[in-house]
Amino acid sequence: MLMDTVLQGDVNLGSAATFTPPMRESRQSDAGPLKLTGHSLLFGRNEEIYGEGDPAEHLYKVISGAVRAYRILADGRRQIQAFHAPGDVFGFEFERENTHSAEAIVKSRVLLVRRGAISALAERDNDVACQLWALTARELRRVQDHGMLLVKTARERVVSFLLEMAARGPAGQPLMLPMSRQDIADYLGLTIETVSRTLTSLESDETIELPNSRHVVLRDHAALSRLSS
Amino acid sequence: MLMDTVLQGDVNLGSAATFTPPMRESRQSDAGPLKLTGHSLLFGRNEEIYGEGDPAEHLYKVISGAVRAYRILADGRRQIQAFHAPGDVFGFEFERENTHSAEAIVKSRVLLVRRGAISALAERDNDVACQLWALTARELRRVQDHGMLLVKTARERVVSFLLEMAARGPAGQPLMLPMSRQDIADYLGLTIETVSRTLTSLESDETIELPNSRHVVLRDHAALSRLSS
DNA sequence: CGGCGGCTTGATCGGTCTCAAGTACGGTGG
DNA sequence: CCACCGTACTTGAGACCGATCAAGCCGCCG
Repeated sequence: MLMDTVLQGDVNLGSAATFTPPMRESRQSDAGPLKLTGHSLLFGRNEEIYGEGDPAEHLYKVISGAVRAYRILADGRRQIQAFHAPGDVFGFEFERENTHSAEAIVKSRVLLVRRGAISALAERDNDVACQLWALTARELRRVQDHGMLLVKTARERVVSFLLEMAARGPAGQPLMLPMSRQDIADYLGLTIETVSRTLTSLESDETIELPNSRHVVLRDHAALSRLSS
Repeated sequence: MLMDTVLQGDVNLGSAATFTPPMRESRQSDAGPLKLTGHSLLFGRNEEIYGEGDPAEHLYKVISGAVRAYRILADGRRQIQAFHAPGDVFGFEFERENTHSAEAIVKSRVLLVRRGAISALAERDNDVACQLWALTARELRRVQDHGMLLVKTARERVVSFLLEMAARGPAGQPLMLPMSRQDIADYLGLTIETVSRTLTSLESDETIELPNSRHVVLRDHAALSRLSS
């Protein structure tokens, strides 16, 4: 698909791709010559990729590593809106300025694509416009799901988070969490202590195992599904 | 703009319209002949417009009245994701089936547009595809803002809700709330009692006035802005 | 006037936060 | 290899906010 070419690699539209009729199977014909691939940059641990209020000039794609997107409330509270894994496209912004910030959680390679280039392409090529629509729709769905998390109990939120992370990586093997407890807490709208206590409690239930603080083994999937609400 | 014609009336893209280059000023040329306007239906108070799991066949626009969009968790808890006012387009769904339900809060007239017709149009006309993108992006922004609400204190949530509702209607005059306390509670992730108590408390602070349960006068905007976070 | 649904108010309970120590881990230098 | 340090994580005790349970009240409509 054209979009894939634009962003150098597969974008994995998931089920979003199944809806829109306009998404015909690969129409590479006019994709080759355009060569709109951006350049990739390496960001260190906790390095800012873009800040709230900056002019929104790019679309981003995680090549490797992990990224957090967040907003800071007036009194300093931080709300993490998303964790992005390799393959994820992020930085959808339809204001002139970013409405949130993004940072590398660990050393990460990120592809930057100029917004202007994409818009120009979308104007010309219908498939691109539809891909952008589909990607945005996918993000919308993700944010809606995240909103559902925030009305649950602490235990439900933590379990939902574990299942969400597990669904991304390969099944079976220990789940590796690149982010800190503070990151998890700010993603779930809890405190670091509550996250920690809840994980410990799940371990003593023998629902999960915690070989160390950054790894989790999901032992009882049935129980987890039940606990996620 | 073409999209406007499709949805019979203005869509009010707001600031979203300012970003995308593809959105040229009105290009009505090929809009006239297509005549893809849907038909409008009247829904009674609490009547379902569509349900979670139904095939997603339409896009909707509120002509008059008010609509709530929500999901029900496994144990019966209801999370209201959005209140839609006249002029709002809703029902963005990119799965084959609806991921949430929608009901009329009060007697409402809603325009239904067949999804297939829109997709066909988007495939042919670039402006339409970009409009769909912009509308989806706008909804994304709204849902992100709603997510921010859910990590605040009860008082902050209620105040934010009032300011959000006030921003829609005409300024100055009393704010009319079509939805029940239960609806507000489920939108804010609180209980009906907490919403009620918080409103009463704001009234005794002389920050708002409550002439009756469905009307609110915002008396001290400065205090409200301060309290909203 | 009676009844019912929606809203308010009160009393108590409990989950999560807050504040405060303690502990494990990774890195650095001796 | 070990001692030391700083950072991140865990654990504990107590306070507090919002939920829960339970009456009452108001407004609307028969």
